[in-house]
Amino acid sequence: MTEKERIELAELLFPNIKKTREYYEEKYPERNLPDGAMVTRYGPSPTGSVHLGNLFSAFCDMVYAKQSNGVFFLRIEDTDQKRAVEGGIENITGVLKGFDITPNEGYTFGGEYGPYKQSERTEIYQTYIKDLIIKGYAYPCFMTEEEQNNIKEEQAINKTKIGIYGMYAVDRDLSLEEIKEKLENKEEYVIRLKSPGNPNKQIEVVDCIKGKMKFPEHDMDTVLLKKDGTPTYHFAHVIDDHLMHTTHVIRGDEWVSSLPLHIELFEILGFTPPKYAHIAPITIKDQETGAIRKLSKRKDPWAGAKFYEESGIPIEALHLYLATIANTNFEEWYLNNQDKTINDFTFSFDKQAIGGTSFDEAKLNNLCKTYFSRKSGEEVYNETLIYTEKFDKDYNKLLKENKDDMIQFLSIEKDGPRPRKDIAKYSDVKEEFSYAIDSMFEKEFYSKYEGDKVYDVDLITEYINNINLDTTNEEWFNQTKEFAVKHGYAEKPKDYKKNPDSYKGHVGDICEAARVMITGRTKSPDLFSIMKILGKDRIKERIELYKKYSNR
RNA sequence: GGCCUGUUGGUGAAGUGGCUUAACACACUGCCCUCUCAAGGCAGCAUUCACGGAUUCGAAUUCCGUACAGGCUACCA
Repeated sequence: MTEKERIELAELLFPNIKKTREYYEEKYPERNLPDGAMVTRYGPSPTGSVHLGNLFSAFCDMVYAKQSNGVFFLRIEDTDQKRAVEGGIENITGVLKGFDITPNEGYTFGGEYGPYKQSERTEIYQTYIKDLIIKGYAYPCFMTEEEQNNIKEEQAINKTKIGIYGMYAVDRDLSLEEIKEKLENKEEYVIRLKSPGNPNKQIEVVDCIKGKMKFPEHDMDTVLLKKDGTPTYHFAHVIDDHLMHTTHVIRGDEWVSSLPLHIELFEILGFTPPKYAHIAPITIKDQETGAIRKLSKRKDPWAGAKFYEESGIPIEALHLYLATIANTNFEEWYLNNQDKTINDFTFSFDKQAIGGTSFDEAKLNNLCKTYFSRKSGEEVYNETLIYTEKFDKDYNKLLKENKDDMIQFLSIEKDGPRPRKDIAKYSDVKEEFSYAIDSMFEKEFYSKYEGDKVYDVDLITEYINNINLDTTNEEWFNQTKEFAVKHGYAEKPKDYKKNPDSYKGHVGDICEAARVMITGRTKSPDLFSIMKILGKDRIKERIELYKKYSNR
């Protein structure tokens, strides 16, 4: 076909496209950003659900853009109407917001480079396709599904590469007359790339994470525009990321095999390609089969985004976990920098895992504990209030009624270099601090205490009457030891162990008895702190309660 | 079938030819500290980097094969 014929063809195919590529190039000029600023994007398709992998990639996008004073935008990739789910887009924006992953541009976030929804960009894609047809890099293909399947079957038998390329791309060299005829017969068509690639040549691509990769040049006549005039992912990606001036395409590594195509498209269109960073998928070892697989929402509760909110895992702790799988040196850094937050850490692609990252629930749990240990009692109180507001209204009410007490209890052993690490989620607070609220304690006391040991109520009553709570922890313990000795108990557990016949027990036994009566359990944070907060009157009430229980 | 990518302990991993008798963290086990728990301290946990060959004075690190895993091979993203 001559150029003149190609122009005629382009007009025939896209009579309504009046704008030119120059128009768009001018409309979306270079971004005015400081040196080194990264422009990243998250491009979900609105299939409704968001899972950890999506969240992870969006997290990376955000973090790299943020630390370089760049732009992180949200683009809805809804070129496939079949996959669209009602409310899917709202769900995505909702989840992002819930997880504190906020784009600073894009769909529902505004910006100069929109529209940020691919279904609203059809005219743009078609403008560039029209141009490609004129240049001879694209052509209409009228092959039916059946014809294509036949070719694939034949290729499978001959054990050659499967697809539409070279000699198999029969509509490549259709004459203008032939095309006109098919159009008049109302034959349906797609627009395919007329790939100039030579598969015997190698191309080398440098990925920010994976490093150098070699591929044969792309030579498939890949579909660019579908029958309905909408673009395929590949074409939309190239056009959008060029016009929106994305500098770094951060995406899942299921895309690496289409890299040669994307590079080829950028070249043909005369665009400079962005840098690519392909991130490893989050995997898990299947409990039943032992096989390594991708996270599955059906089998793994933690794959779905909702799980974290419902079970009370703090968003910030999840960010911490995402950061540790994003950059392998983050974990150690965070541990050694008690006073720093994620925002103080500089992420880099070469510290990003290359192979699949296995989801580690135990590590997440530990990270959550560390997170809570660094929060003050008041902060934990306030955050738990927000959580229970939504997921445990009854407890929320109790928390509000017992605010001052709760904050004091939550603050026990928080000072110093080794703060307690006993809660991992907001939902743990209720259980861990069951002894904190009197009205709840009564109920909990009976159901939770399962020991069969019966403690001496009179002894502990006397003990409580005798000690002074208005003192220091050290002084309190001295008093306790004195009391123990007076009643025939050893001052130190070791003494008792050496001569068990000489004593009734040791100081720890006194504490244990008091602890059970006061908290309803054999394990608790520092007993003295708890006693001090409760005060003698409430302690005595609890001893009465214990009496009732043990005589039952 | 073809084309890519990956494979270091129970887990996440550090490691870019000699400083590695393979870091660190999580998990687990034991001991210590201790009024219980949590935390913390110490110690243990891969004689070896999927396997086989090659290059080299020297390889977890380079090259070639094999196995396994994952991805792509759609008018899905």
